[in-house]
Amino acid sequence: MSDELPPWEKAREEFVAQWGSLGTQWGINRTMAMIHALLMTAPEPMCTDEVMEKLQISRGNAHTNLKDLVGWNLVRIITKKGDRKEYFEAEKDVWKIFITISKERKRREIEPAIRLLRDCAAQTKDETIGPGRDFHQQMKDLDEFLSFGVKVGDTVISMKHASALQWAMRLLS
Amino acid sequence: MSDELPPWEKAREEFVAQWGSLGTQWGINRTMAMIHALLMTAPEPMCTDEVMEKLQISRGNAHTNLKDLVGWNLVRIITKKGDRKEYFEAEKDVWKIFITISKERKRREIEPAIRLLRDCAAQTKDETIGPGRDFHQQMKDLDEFLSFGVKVGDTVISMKHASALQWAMRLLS
DNA sequence: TCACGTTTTCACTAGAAACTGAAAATACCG
DNA sequence: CGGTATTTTCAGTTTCTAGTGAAAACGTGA
Repeated sequence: MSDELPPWEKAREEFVAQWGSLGTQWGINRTMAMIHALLMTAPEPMCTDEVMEKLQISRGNAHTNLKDLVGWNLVRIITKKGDRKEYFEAEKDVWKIFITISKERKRREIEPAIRLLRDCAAQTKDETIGPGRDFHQQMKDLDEFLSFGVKVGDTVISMKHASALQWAMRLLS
Repeated sequence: MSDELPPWEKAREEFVAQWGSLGTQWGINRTMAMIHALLMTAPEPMCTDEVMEKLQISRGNAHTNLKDLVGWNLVRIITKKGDRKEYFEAEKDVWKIFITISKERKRREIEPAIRLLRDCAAQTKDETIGPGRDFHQQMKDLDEFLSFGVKVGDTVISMKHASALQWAMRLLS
């Protein structure tokens, strides 16, 4: 029924399936992770129907997850002239993927946490003794740590891959 | 019915609740995140019943999540002499929390990914042209990036807080 | 404007994950 | 031992998330 797969496609299918499982552990949904894996290893941009076909998923599912990936800036939409379908292409450069994910996670996960910590610290700034003071201090410690992490992160993601590499090498030596 | 809460407990309750929501975005379950928040801000170790009471959750739920937190090395069990209940105490030092979480995530999330990438690369090591070669290269790139990241991470988490801070400051300046 | 190819939405369903409460197991004490 | 305090397990239930498929909306070219 189906043609024989080239050998590398075999490995690719394993990669896609397993990356999907790994994704769930990261709190990313399986389909999104699989689509991302599929596109990262696609020789050419793919359209919705191709993705549906390869992963055996519904149009709605394919559509939503493709658009979510676009929202994460991990995938971009390509249009071909004389064809009104949308094609999707993933960023393949590892360093760029890393930067993109870091930025998004900072925005979605770290910054809200920092806001919460500052809010809680502010509410208890007058506590000067006992458990109230300890709580205040704990909020400040967490805030300081995360904020500092963000600063370091910002510096790293503003670097070119080569500079970051060089800097990291220095740490290791 | 209930006594007035000290003002700092008000902030604490907000912290616990919100940390729970944030946790879900991280892919951590709400209850676990809330218990962790509760214990991180607890003046004294707490027993299961206190946790149940504070968070209004069942014994089973409290129990499983407390034990999971112990499994993550974020919480330890304390026993008091003359009392056969178990009490739970969270690590409060931010740097130690960071190291603990980093180690666990490396083990649970990064290392399996690296194994997958190596496997897929190995399967395609003979591909020398076209899409097969590109796939192989992509696997190697991802592997190399993650492995390098692990190396850097290992170096950082082996540092004392002060040294890490000093090192990071140098980066920022 | 209509017809057609395509994208988007959404009510519904399936499946997974979290939670409950109570029974069973365990540990300790006299 | 027997009694009691505590922990652990787990079948059943609820809640949430992901996924489906078809209808609606959109957009373009004739």
